[in-house]
This record gives sequence, structure tokens and C-alpha cells, in this order.
Amino acid sequence: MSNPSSHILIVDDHRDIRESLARYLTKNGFRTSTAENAAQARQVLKAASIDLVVLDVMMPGEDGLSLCRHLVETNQAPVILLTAMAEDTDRVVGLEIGADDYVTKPFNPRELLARIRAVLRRMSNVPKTRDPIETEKLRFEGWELDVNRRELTGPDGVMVPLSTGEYQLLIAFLKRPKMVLSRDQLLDLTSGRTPAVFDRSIDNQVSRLRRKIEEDPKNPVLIKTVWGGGYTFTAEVTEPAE
Amino acid sequence: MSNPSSHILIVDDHRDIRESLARYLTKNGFRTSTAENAAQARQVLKAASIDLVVLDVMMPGEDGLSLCRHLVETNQAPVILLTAMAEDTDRVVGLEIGADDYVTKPFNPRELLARIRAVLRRMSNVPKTRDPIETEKLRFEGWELDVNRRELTGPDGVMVPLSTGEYQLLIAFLKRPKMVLSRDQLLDLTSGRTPAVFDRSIDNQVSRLRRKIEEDPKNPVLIKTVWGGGYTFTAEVTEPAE
DNA sequence: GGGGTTCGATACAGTTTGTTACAGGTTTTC
DNA sequence: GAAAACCTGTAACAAACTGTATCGAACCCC
Repeated sequence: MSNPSSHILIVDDHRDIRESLARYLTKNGFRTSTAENAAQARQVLKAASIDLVVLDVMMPGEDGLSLCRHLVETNQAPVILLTAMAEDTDRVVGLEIGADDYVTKPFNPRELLARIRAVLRRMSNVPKTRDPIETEKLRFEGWELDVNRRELTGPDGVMVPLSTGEYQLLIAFLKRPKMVLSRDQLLDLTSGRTPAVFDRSIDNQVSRLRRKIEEDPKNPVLIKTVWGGGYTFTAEVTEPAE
Repeated sequence: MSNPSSHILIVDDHRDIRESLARYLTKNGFRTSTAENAAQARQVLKAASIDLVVLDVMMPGEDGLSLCRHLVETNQAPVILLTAMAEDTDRVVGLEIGADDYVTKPFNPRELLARIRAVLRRMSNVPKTRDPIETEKLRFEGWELDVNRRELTGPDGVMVPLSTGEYQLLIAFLKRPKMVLSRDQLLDLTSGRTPAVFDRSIDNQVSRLRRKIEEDPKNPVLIKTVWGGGYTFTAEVTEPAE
């Protein structure tokens, strides 16, 4: 990322919201500051250069509301409000409108992130940071797996339907080719389940998957058994979009 | 934005709403005027060229509805009514009189903005000013969902009617594409209902939605089932204004 | 080769899901 | 207002999926 990251101020009286939101935004390339109340927020605003404020209106005291109005009228920083769903809407709505945007609680962090970027882009033409592109297809030995559609196509062009378990197992293999994966690892990778004693569900899934992708399931080529160790996917895997 | 902005007249007896709404619309590229009552509104309408009127029906003095009727009959300007909650008599009367749209109080400012743009676009082919925040249409796999009108148009251009439940379910999916959503999550996102034991209403809604948007409902592509997990919307969702 | 362990395939049962039918409620229409 | 149409949750059954059990075969080490 070449452009300098923007500085977001988070004002909320709930400690966990402050912290998790700050962590999330930091992870997405922003610098963050937090404030517990309007007074703290004013101090931060004086001390640092804040590009955008995420503000919870429903804080003890009227200060949150007046802070919002102050920021908007002095044009100090754009404001995104966090509002509760069913509150004294008549009064809140009037004040909400002064903000640049608002998000109702409980909110989706990704949505908030998108709105922050939208406001920043609108305010000062900050270049948008692109989300990483997910690879869409994985190829191996003439097979092609469309990751998004969860569709597997064979060398002959015939589509092979996969169940959720088979799909997850195949993905686990394709992402770690030529690696010996124990049953416990595979169990964790596919279902996240805690390995029970004498759990042979993976054996079954492997067997079912072999029946679908191996030319001769009796003599498997793609998925080899490692005696006492687990299974290995032997073929080369290519990601076209990589 | 190159096109000249439209001029909106806001008629409301609440000072807070007038001012904040005017600020909000100005920030989004409109010129605004305000009036405290119907008499003032008539004066403004004589003096300036007004493209659209946002009118509160509940005002002391001359009834807002008679002003609305007058505006429509003389074809002076399209009208969007602000109506109080829970009174569908207002709504019915307002639409009979010829208001172009209505918004119930307490209203969502973004929704009002979207409706203003929709009415203007519909009335006089005013070039649409892009809303950087609220997307009006969502596209996926050749489909197009008009969020404001709740209209879904297929790849063949045929409009598919959606019930409220189907619409909310689709919105929930479109806002979180490629994310596995459990039945409880979907239930909360669509109806806010508390999940009951053995609640299979989501299954039904999914089935009904599939029947409308999937080419082959037996082999769904857009809405995939995640066994033991819920459902996932697999397609890319694009927001034209983005 | 023998004994113990591990693996593959089948069968089966429990769970989850798709679909249809239907009743209660709501909205629309006349 | 009454009737029709529509919407939505519940019930019920068939189909799909997955874990466990089982048995015979393969494997390792001695």
C-alpha cells in the first residue's frame, strides 16, 4: 500500500467494541485511536490529525450528540455514527442527518469498513485499497475445481457433484499438495471437529472422494495412503489467477 | 459532477428536521430551500424553480395534503410526503392525491435520498447523481435488484416479483456474498425472529427463492447449501456506483 | 510366517435437507 | 364488507449426507 493510511478515531463507551473495532481497522490498514467519551475525543482531536470519526451516539450524557454537531459544523472531520436500532428515533434522526453516514447496531464490521472507505474516498480522493482477489479455480491432472461455485469438472468435461465434506477434503488436499496430512489434521481442516477416539470418518470421506476422482479407486494415484501417517495428494496443483 | 444539481424544497414545521435534512441533501449535491409552513412554501415556489418538494403532511395551519394536491394538479413539482408512522390513511390519501412517493417518520435519511433521486430520474430524466454510499442497484450473474423498488430483473429482462420475505433473504445474501450463513443468522437478518426449535421457515424461503432465481432449482448454483452449516451465496455482487 | 495394527469397502443408522401440502393470516380486489 | 389471491410458518415424507460398525485384506516388525 503506497498511500499513507488514514487515521480513524473511535468513540464508544463500550470497551470491547472500541478494542475489537480498532483491531479490525488496524488489520485493514488504518491507524486508529480510541476515546471513551466525548471529552476524551475532543482531546484526541486537538492533539492528533484525525481523518474520520466513528462515533456512538448513545453514550451517557448529551455530549456525543453535540460532539457530532460540532464536528460537522466546523467541518473538522467526517463522522460516521453508530446508532441503536429502536431508540428515540425522532430526535436521533434529526441529528443523524448531519453526519456523513451512519451504521445501525449491531453492525457488520465489513459494512462499516466499506462505508469508512466510501466516505474517505468522497472527502479527499483517497485511493481505494483493493481487497485481495480470491483464486477462483484450481487445476490438477486435467481436473478443474471452481472454488466459488464448488464445482468439479473432470478431464472429459463432465461435472462431478461434490458433497460439502468431499469438497472441503479436496480443498484441504489442493491447498497442501504433496504434504502428508494426518487424519487429525484433515478432520480439523474439514470440519473443525475435535478428533474422537477411533474416528474413521476421514477414511470414509477419502474413500468417497477417491471413488469420484480416481480412475481406478482400487489403485489410487491422486490420493496416496501413507501407512500409519495419513494421506497425501500427489499431483501438481496450479492456480491460474495467481 | 457536471450536471446542474436539482433544487429541493423542504417543508416541515420542525426546525431540526428542516436544517439537518437541508444539510444532508446539500452535502449530497442538491440545492435546497426550506419552508416552515404551506404559506411559506407557496412563496418559495413562486420565487424559485423547484424540482421536487419534500413535504410533511402533519403541519399546523393549512393541511399539507391540500398543498400536495395543489402541486400535483398544477404539475408544478413532484412531491415526496413525510407521513407519520402507523397511519396508512395518510398514505392512501397521499398517493390518491398524487404524491410521487412517501416516506414514513421516523425516516431513514439515506432512503429518502434514494427516493428523491428515483423520483427525479423518473420525472424528468435528470441525469442521476451517483450516491457514493447507498447503492441503488445490486447486480449478480445477470440479475439486477433495484433495492429501492424491491424489483428483481432477470438476465432476460423479465421482472420477477419478490415477496417481502424473499426480498429480505436475498438482501441478506447479497450483502454477505460467499459467506456461510446459518439458519439462525438468516432468521435474525430477515425477520429478527428468535429461532424456535426445529424452525424450518428459512429452508422454505430458500426453496422459494431458488425456484425464482435459479435456472435449475434442483441443482442450485447461486445459493449453495452448506451441509450442517447453512447457506452461501456464491456469485459476485457488484454495486454499480462503487 | 505370525501377531498386531492399519486400511478399504460395505452396510447401516442418525441427522440434515428439499419439497410438497396445508392452514392461518394478511393484503388486494371488487 | 366479502371474496379472492397472496404470503408464510408448520408438518410430513423422501432423499442426501455423514459417522460408526464390521470384516477382510494389506502392511509392518519380529
